[in-house]
Amino acid sequence: MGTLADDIEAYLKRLLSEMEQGTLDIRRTDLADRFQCVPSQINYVLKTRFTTRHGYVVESRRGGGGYIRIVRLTPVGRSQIYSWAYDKAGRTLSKQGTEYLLARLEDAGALQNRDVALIRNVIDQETHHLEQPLADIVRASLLRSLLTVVMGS
Amino acid sequence: MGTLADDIEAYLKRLLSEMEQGTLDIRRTDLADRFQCVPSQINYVLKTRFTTRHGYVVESRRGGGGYIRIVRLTPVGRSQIYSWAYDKAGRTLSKQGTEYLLARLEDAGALQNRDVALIRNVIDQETHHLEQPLADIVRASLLRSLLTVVMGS
DNA sequence: GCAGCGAAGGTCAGGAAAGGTCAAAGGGCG
DNA sequence: CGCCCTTTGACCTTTCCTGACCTTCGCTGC
Repeated sequence: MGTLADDIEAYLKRLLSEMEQGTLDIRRTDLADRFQCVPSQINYVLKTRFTTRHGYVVESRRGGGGYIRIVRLTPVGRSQIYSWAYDKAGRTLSKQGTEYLLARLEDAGALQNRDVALIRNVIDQETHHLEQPLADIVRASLLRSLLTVVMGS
Repeated sequence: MGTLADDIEAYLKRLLSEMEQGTLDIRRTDLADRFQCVPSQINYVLKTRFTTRHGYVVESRRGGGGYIRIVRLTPVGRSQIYSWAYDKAGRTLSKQGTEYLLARLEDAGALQNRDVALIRNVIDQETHHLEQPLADIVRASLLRSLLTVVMGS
């Protein structure tokens, strides 16, 4: 027995799977209409089940001719290791912590050696001039972002 | 799905791309006529889609023999767009500045639409909870890093 | 020369058509 | 009961499109 949110999620994922290019354009009102619910319910589903964390990107436009576009980043459920690393990064991350995560990701085959090197370089360049508390915060932010983009392309 | 404004925009860009020298002269009335709309709709399109921020300059003249001229600013070449954007990002970058850079990168064919969406999302997610001065710094850092990784993969 | 007319284009405010936000109410489950 | 996830509705912001009214320019007749 699923909730309404589950049904909408499943419906969207089915539509998405039928789309080549993994991109779906849809109108919020139509969707709400089909499921006989208030439009904001759609936003709830998007916010809880279609985040970058889950491997999706959502864009939208308001006004006349407005729409909601859902883009799937990875065809099959993205690797567990990604979610794990994403969570592990947290809000603040030391240099050693970063090395540890990158090593695990490479071990798991989620990242190639060159990607690891690239990421390490970039993070270093962006943080080496920062003081302690801020550096760790920026590092976490960077790692989360870089992982999302690298694994999503 | 496009709105009328989208259609007019596309039409103008197509005409523009056919012009050598990237300059297009056209009459407002003719355009309005072709798209069956009021003339001021044309001004709306020009004001929302052909600003200098979008890489265009618009001049016009009123009165008899009046016209509207759209000039496409010479785009940054694809080979240099990356370092151009990297420099432009600088150490601090506003939300608008980010949009501008992403639009230029997409125009130049350096980034696909989905990459732009992804990057925009990630940057948003990582900065929306930050205060003004810090948000701009982190944004610049993130954009530089993401560009490096995306173009380096 | 210049006043006046007609033919451009410009501005602005308002209404309509989307989608977004947020907080409160509802509902299961330990 | 208390907590977390879901659902709803009231209210907000953005975008598009139109129409009324304004400004600028060339031309023509005096």
